[in-house]
Amino acid sequence: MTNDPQMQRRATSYDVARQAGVSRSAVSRAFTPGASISKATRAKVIRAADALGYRVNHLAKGLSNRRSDLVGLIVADLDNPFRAAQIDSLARELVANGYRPLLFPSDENFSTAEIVHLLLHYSLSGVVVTSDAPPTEICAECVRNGTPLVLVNKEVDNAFVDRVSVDNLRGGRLAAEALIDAGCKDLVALRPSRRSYSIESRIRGFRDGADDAGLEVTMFDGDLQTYEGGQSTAARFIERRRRNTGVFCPTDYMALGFLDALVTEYALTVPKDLQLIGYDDIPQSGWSFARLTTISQPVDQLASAAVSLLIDRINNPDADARVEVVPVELVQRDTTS
Amino acid sequence: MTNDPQMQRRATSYDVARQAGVSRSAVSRAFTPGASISKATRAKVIRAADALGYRVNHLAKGLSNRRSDLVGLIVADLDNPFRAAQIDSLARELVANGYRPLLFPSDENFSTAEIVHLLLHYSLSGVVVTSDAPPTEICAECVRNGTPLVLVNKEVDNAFVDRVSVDNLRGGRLAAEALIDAGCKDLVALRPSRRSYSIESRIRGFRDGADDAGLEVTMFDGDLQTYEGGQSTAARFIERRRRNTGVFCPTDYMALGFLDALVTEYALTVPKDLQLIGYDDIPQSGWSFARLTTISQPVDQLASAAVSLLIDRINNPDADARVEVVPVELVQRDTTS
DNA sequence: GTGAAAGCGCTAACAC
DNA sequence: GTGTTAGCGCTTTCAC
Repeated sequence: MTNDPQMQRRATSYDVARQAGVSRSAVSRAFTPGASISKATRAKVIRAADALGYRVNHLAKGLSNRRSDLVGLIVADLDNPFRAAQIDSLARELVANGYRPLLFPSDENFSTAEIVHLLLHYSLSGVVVTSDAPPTEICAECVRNGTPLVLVNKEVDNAFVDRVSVDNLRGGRLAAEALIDAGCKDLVALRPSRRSYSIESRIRGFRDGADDAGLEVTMFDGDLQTYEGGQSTAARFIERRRRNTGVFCPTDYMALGFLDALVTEYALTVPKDLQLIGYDDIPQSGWSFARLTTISQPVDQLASAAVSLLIDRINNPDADARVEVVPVELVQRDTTS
Repeated sequence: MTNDPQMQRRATSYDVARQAGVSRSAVSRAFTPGASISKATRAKVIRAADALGYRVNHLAKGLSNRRSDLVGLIVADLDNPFRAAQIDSLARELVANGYRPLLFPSDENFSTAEIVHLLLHYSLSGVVVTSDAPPTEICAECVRNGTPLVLVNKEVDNAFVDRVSVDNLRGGRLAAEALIDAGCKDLVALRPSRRSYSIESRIRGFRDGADDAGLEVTMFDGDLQTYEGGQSTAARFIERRRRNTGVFCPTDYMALGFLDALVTEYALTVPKDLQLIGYDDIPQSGWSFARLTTISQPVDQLASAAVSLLIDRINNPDADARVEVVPVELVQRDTTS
């Protein structure tokens, strides 16, 4: 019973082994489910460990096992409630599967590429990217490094990386059909200034749907993909008054700003003066002031698909890359009739 | 130039040393800013490292240094935009200071206490808690374990733990003063069912403010501290019609549900029929439909204070615990006159 | 300035 | 079942 007054150090497996009168391997085995160790020894070890306040150091364990349970989680635009929900869901799913999410917000000053670079120093089990798709070279770097990488909702042409995505094309098409069913003859798609592959796909789907009904789609250049962007777009849009207009906005966050400005500041009545449909189904879209019709993305399904893709990749590093597509659904509310 | 076809392993400092014709220590020094190494050697090492795609393994480095740069970040209610902003800010601040945030969402099934327990296995540099305050024993466990702990916006009676908090008392008082200035004679405070120390403080501050003006405060039991909770509270509140009523709701998230229901479903006019003030200043409070007067918490200041508290603790483990209080501010919008 | 050697805390063969 | 030995990848005295 060494009792140094200075002894601040955490107890190690060595300390426990001494205390319990066994070897360090015994200690290790005591904490490894399914290891071959007698009940008696395990009990002795556990007792000593408790007394010493010992807990296995997972980082050291990882070093020894050549595998950490850390997963990088790269995210942008956390102010968008959709991203917040997505991160929440991903983090939970990772934790539920024994992984520890390392959160990295990306932005203009700190690009996804730089972050991936950083992360490669941590011998991670994997990386999940929900922000901008990293450039091809970065993806290649991960592969070269042997770090599993999963892209969420990023359709890039890096055919060699796993990704999971919502069915954007179909979502866009659903939006078009909903507006057409509601009697719209004049179809408009808002195109935010900062685009992405998934925004483009949604719009493409929308056009496809319109095409099939023999309708044209007018493109209207929107501003930022945020509430404020929606608002300022509305200010410009207001000049363009037509009858039976149906607007598709590829992000709820932006759609809400658009709607709010239209109703509150320009006194339009929705769906009478104009019909509107969004995408994402963020919580705010269900709020009374909005009741926005939208296309819902199943955030939880997206997350669990992403994590299972990651796990598969970890277990089978050399398998071919897969693309998982999760379904979307129309949520009919009051901005369409 | 060993060229095993199977060689999937990441290059180690050993490989680099061999390649560069130096020792492993030289490699280590080459990557340690300010280490004593000649320019020539460093150059040789860097070249070899680049060729091999070598990157120092920070986890191993941490093991050797007995310090990881990992910080646990425990958060609840990420659906509340305030929490999302808080996490975003904290994560950025941590990363900016060279730490890596390990994100753990807490909820009913996975309590803050359990998570702290989990985290203690990772020899973290520290833990930041923004969810419920962990029980005293857990805090004590951290201290015993030598893991720095910072509580954000949690005023608990654990005098021995560092914490940073917004000036809730003053915020509540500001709210009362604003309503009184706006002519309210009938003051009401909504008290959400799931309370917390900081909610209580806000309400206490509100009462103090009312007291000073010689006014009573009527307590109204609210439902959940969410948008939906606010909505359902409104449904019950609607029966209680008085003149010149001013309502204080200690969370914007809830206040917005309350307001939205009042206006959209019960056709009240704000601030004519009733004045309302919230707390947090989440982005949605500035949206046109709401224009909610509120008390703003400086999220970034909160985050940087938390991180600097953490860093101080890391550098000086035996210092006395500190409490940092950041100021609040009234944001006057359209729900008060 | 540089290398040898010991060690961070743990696990995984391998013998017994 | 259990202990011994040899690492995991890195840093850091300590001599030179």
